[in-house]
Amino acid sequence: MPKGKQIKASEPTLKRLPIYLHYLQKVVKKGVLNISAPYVARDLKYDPTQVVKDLSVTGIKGKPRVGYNTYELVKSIEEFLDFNKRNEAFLFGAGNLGSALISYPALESFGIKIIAAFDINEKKVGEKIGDINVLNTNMFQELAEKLNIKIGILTTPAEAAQETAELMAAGGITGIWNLTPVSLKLPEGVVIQNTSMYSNVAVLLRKMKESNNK
Amino acid sequence: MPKGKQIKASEPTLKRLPIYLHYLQKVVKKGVLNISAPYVARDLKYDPTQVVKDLSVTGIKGKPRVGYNTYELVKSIEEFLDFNKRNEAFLFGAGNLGSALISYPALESFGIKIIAAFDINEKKVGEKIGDINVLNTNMFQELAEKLNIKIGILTTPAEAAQETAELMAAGGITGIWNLTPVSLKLPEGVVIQNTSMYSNVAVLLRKMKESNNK
DNA sequence: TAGATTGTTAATCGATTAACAATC
DNA sequence: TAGATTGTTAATCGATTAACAATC
Repeated sequence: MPKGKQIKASEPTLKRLPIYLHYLQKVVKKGVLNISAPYVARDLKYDPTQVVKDLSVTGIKGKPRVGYNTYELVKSIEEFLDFNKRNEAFLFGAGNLGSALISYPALESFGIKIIAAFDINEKKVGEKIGDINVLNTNMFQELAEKLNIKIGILTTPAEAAQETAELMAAGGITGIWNLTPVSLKLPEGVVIQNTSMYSNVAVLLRKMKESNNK
Repeated sequence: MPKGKQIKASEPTLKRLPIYLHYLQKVVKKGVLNISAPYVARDLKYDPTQVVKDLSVTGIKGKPRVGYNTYELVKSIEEFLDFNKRNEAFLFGAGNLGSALISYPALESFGIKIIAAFDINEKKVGEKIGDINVLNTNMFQELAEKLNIKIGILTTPAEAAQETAELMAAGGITGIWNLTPVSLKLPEGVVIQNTSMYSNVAVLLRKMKESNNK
């Protein structure tokens, strides 16, 4: 497998790209054919230069005075992020947050296709959320071997997180999107992406305090 | 109101503090009395110096060779972040994600107390989620005047986000935790904290790709 | 006392922002 | 052509990491 021109994008850039993408998908729907970096910057409250730099990592070429072709730009970001691929995933913990992720149609446009959900709660097992079946967690091992899924989404209660993560790793999951506030301990080779929603609460409260002090 | 010694914490630090907090709350529960920065760093996979620096912004004092008193440390972080206050909030959009936030007990330990939820879906209005009532969105204005709530949590579908945000601002909400992928346009003075969960998908996929290329 | 850890100051690293030439 | 915008290189800014003295 050739490495090709794997352009490096910084993590901040990587996190902004899906935001551009969502914004631009709406722009495309409106029928806008071209868009310039300064225009995007105004709407998204970013620095214009930053927009140019961020977009350039995807390989898109713009035209001075005109900007970028919106459709090409969307394609370019999607390809760069692998969002055009069907990245199949298992979800663990079919509670409210898990259900929200399953039900949210946008997740698919962000490259993730949930194949099945697992839960240990007998009341939930057998249910259908959208068109995703909730299976008993003890069936994971068997399905893992058959389906060769690499991505796992962890939305269990905090208490079950570590244990579930170990199960996931044992079943061949190599990338975990961890939406619990638990710091997981796993063997090397498993990529863990922690998403602490509550970190944002801290920032919000602080910003509000600061804007009051002025 | 005196500004006092409002110590500045960088946004990265601010985002890490709730992670320390959750971790340390568990440590306290285990009955551990003291903990050192290097120990925390090992568990959370941070740099030891960074832990020392992060914790110091809260005003905590540690002892060389001993570390910090775990209980004091938890208190110190909570106070610094205002998580010990009851920061009351309204939630807009009682779908799966909204329900998840309402039901998740940890939100309260992160300083946010949801008082009521609003939705326009007649099926949801009148429901109770936990002990939170789901009210019709058109009742917000009236309650806003009575209760003087400043924080709004936005979990509506993307299509309704802008419109709802405007309503919130008009009703006196000055801080919005925006969990939709929409870039909100509001008058100055309203603090907006965007939480794009999907940004993390981009980072996860990229990290997995990189670890495969090795 | 010896030595690990705190706490602070300095060095490094990386991301953002500014400057500017190229170009449509 | 004129001028706005791209794309790239340089400067700045800020966060992380390293170094080290103080101390329990």
